[in-house]
Amino acid sequence: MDECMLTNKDGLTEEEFLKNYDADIFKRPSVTVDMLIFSVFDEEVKNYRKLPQKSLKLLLVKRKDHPYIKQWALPGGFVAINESLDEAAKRELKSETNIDNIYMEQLYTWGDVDRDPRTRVISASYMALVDRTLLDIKAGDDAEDALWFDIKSRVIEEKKINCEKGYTIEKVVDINISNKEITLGVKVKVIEIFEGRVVKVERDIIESKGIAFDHAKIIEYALERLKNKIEYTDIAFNLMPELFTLSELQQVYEIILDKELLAAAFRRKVAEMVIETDHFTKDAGHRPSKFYRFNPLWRNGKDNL
Amino acid sequence: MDECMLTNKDGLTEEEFLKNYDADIFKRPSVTVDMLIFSVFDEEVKNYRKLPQKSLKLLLVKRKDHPYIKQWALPGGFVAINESLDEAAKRELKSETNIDNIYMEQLYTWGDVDRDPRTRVISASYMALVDRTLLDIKAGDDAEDALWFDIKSRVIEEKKINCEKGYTIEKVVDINISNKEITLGVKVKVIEIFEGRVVKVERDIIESKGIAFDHAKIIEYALERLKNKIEYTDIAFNLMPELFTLSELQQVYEIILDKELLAAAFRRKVAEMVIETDHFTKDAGHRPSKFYRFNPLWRNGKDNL
DNA sequence: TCAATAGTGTCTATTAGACAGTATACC
DNA sequence: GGTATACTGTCTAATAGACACTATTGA
Repeated sequence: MDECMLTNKDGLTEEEFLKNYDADIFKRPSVTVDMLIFSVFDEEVKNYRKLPQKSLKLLLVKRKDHPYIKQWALPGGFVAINESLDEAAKRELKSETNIDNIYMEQLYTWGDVDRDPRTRVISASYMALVDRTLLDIKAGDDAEDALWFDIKSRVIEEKKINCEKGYTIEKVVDINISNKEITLGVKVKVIEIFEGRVVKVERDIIESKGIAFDHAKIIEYALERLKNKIEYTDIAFNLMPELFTLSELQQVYEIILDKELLAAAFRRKVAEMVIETDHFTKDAGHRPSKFYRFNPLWRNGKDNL
Repeated sequence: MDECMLTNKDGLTEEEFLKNYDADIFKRPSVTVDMLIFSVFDEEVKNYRKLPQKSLKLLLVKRKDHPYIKQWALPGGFVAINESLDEAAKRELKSETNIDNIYMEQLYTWGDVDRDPRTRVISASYMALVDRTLLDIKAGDDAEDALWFDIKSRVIEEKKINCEKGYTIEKVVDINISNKEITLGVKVKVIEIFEGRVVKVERDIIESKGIAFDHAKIIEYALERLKNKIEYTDIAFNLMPELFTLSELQQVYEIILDKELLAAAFRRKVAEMVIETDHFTKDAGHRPSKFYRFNPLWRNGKDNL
């Protein structure tokens, strides 16, 4: 029997059912996407011998309307009724950076009831990583309303509370978001509850100076994910230009992981992921460094194929 | 200046703006949660000496109405306008299993335009892991419309396609979903595209006999996540009863990872996560096995505290 | 006694951390 | 020459895989 001929308790076939379906019996939330667009820039150097320091950047836009007018928010917007979540995310990415086809992944979907004072908004967050050399100079530079901010997170407080069923770890994460003129301050309390086997994580915003909505939470979450994933995937290469030195690559790992790495071990770790070239840095004031490129085939050893 | 006194381009304060805000200028999608509720049951034994085999179970509900009437779907439902995503997921979990406070995590949010023939539906999927001994016998057993299915996935085809920019790996994953009476068949093609540095993953349903909507995709995704997370977290313990033997624990790892493990290495790996007790299995037809319980403090070595 | 599982000891291969030591440009 | 970075060699500690070996029960 053809399955579309099945009838339901009201005796309707699927075709009849769909014709009569009232999509508005439930009040619907709005759905948005929020983009976390990260890149890495070089800082200026004072000492001709020193390497330029790298810094992790996040793109934020200044809100022109209520709510949170004149505060800074993650770029994003409403998902249209006829586009998929991924399409909406790609559209936002393109409109902010003018680049297609860069690394992007869905992070988490934020669904608290009172996230937005206008109306109920559920927001899917996506993280994108961009090589600075692909960036249109225009994007976020002359446009007053979209700017790249330095971003640095640090755990400033950490405590453990034992109770009968298990224990709880509370961390206060301070995130410094700044550029030459503007400094935004964010503190997020991350509470991990271990009750027997059940683990829950909660995030509460303690301070959110200049950051709109609950975006402080989302930024904290994204930084944690980035830290995790850089350890066991190759996503860091999405932040690198076509040619890079291993020292530069190491610097990118270091600013994201927020700790110093030993060069010997680092080089061993990334050896298979890169291909050496014949090019070297020059005018460096010290020994030149070999340029490498990403080896797209490095996973071959890991695959079953 | 108080920030709520700022005015926008129309000269409105935040209060005035919110009063006039029309939440319906954009057509809104519906939002649902879909629950992947996993558990592990013992199979029956024929040989008195043999240990009962474990099998991974997934709870599915039979659809009573169009669309996909009489097919099997993940339990779930619409998110009410005044409840958060997590609350909706907990509510569904409670209504299906009658248990609170079990392990639950958000997996992924599915946002394709044509996921549901009725209307645009975006669905956040959550995975929950339940110890069988906590399960109400009622839930999913006498209720004809909610049943536990054995679930087993296997890669039945794997190929690699090289192109100039990189390569693509296509896997066909066959998922067998069955119980004593019913066998549902699912095949999902997972396409991983490596183009330079950019990685994309696509999932296409090749076959979905008896499974409603795009739930075949979601199930495949969840099984992969479960496989990954069991290796580097302690989520497996959420599937274990209060007291268990290390052999049982190993079996659970084996059915989820779908490969055999060596006892010596496995015991080393979990040694810190368990606490031994004075109790032993009996009437086993072979050497008795010590019971262990979960050690909620095992992470202490790993924490900074 | 023996079938089947429980549990341990140890050898090996691999990997990450530590750190000393060598190399090489430019001012 | 001196400074700052580039790069390598090797010792060590920690960990995972392999596998042989011993232990213990009920029928």
